[in-house]
Amino acid sequence: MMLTAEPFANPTIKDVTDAVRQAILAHRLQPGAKLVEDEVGEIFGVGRTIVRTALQALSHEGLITIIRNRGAFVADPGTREAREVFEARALLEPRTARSAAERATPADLVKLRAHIDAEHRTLTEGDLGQAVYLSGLFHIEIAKIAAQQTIAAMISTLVSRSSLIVALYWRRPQALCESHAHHALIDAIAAHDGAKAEDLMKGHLLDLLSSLDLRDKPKAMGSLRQAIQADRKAVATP
Amino acid sequence: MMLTAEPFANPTIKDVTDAVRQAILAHRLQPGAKLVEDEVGEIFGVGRTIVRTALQALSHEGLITIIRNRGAFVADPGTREAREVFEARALLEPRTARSAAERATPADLVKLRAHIDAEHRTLTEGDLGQAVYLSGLFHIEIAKIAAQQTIAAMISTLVSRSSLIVALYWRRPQALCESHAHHALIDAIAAHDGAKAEDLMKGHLLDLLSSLDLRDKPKAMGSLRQAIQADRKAVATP
DNA sequence: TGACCATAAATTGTATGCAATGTGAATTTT
DNA sequence: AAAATTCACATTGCATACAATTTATGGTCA
Repeated sequence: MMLTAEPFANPTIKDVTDAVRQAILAHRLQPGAKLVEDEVGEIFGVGRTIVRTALQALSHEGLITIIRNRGAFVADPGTREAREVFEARALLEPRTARSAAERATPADLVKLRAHIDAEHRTLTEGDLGQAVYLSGLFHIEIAKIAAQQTIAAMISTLVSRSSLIVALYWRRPQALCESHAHHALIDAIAAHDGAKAEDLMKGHLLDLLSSLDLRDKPKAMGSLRQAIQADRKAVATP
Repeated sequence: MMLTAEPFANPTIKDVTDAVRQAILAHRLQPGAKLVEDEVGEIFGVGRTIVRTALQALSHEGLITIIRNRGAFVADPGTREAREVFEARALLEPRTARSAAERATPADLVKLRAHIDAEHRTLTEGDLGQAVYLSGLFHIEIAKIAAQQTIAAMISTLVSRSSLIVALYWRRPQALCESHAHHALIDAIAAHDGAKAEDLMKGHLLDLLSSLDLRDKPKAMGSLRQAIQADRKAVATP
């Protein structure tokens, strides 16, 4: 299953939650993958109680789907949900970017630039999953700068879910589209140009959405994928 | 503690979650009140496991604050959080009202009018807590009509939190301000006038916000209230 | 009296056992 | 052989026991 390489001394619920979330966001766990409580617990050296709590938390973030008596699965959003997530982001993020531009301190800008550098680095290293993850963090960082914890929290879960959506519906061909947009955003924020930041963010989200292939119905694939995985597992562990 | 009068046959997690949420939204549980796991469990006739899960769910909705090793308390939002919640609603709800106006079916309108009737009824009966609760449901209903589950879910938690905020910061004098706004909204929706619905909702939220007394710092009252309650309990149950 | 400390009671954190449910394989029936 | 049935195994749901922590109590000393 491979969630993380290094073990924890005395893992808290937060440790487990963060590690599993990380694994999902970096696409090391595919949508639809099953998370067996005992397995996860053994990885971290904790009982099922802690695992259970962590999985519940992730289900509230929309990253995991828990089905009664069946277990927890990495969420597998359909095209409908994908569109909804980006609609919600379109309502929240542009204005938040404006606020961020109006309030950003020099320290904030340093942090943003550091983010974009890391993003660029992993991208050239070819670690696409990690790049997507960092790209998401960039948006979350902007929300934090806006000093609206409530909105930031909502954006945070939306960005996380977007990561799953990208994993499922990303259209390969155009590789590097992010960097430009993020750079431009930083410039607008640095210039405290709220209106421009708002516009850029709006456009950026539209670009992102249009870079997805949301034609209807890779829908049944959810259960199909499970079937395939179950087969692979049966073969892999004799 | 009095959460609900009628017992359940075999209470599920959802039953417990809903009952406690209801009690909070109807102001039968004050902000800051402690929810002891055993007590709640005994009320419903379930073990602590189910209660614990329910409380965690409510904490993810922002209705309950869980402090490690201390327990679960009804959330006690400060003025800062109050403002944030209404900022978030201002971003989400107006456009959602527009969508609702554009898509509303006759059946939707019937449901909305039924809501407003119930609201009006309980208000004349003097049950203020219930009226506040129904008033919140009205907003959630609109979000559902807009057919955006993701946004509707976010609005739902924001409305719930608003109920707590109203309980804490509501400025008495002006009793009936809601009805007008809700009626006007229904009319705009019935006329499929999206722009008007959006405007009305925007104004309605501003009205709501300005009807609160958010002057800084009834903040320390949280722990004080606890102290008082602890005293009352010690006296009440010898 | 009031602050301080020790001890007891209450409450939460976690693991685990047992029952209930679902899953897959083997077996029978058509 | 395909479909249906049965049965064994794996996994989750829940209550509960025990440990860790906090809270309340009572007493001591200034």
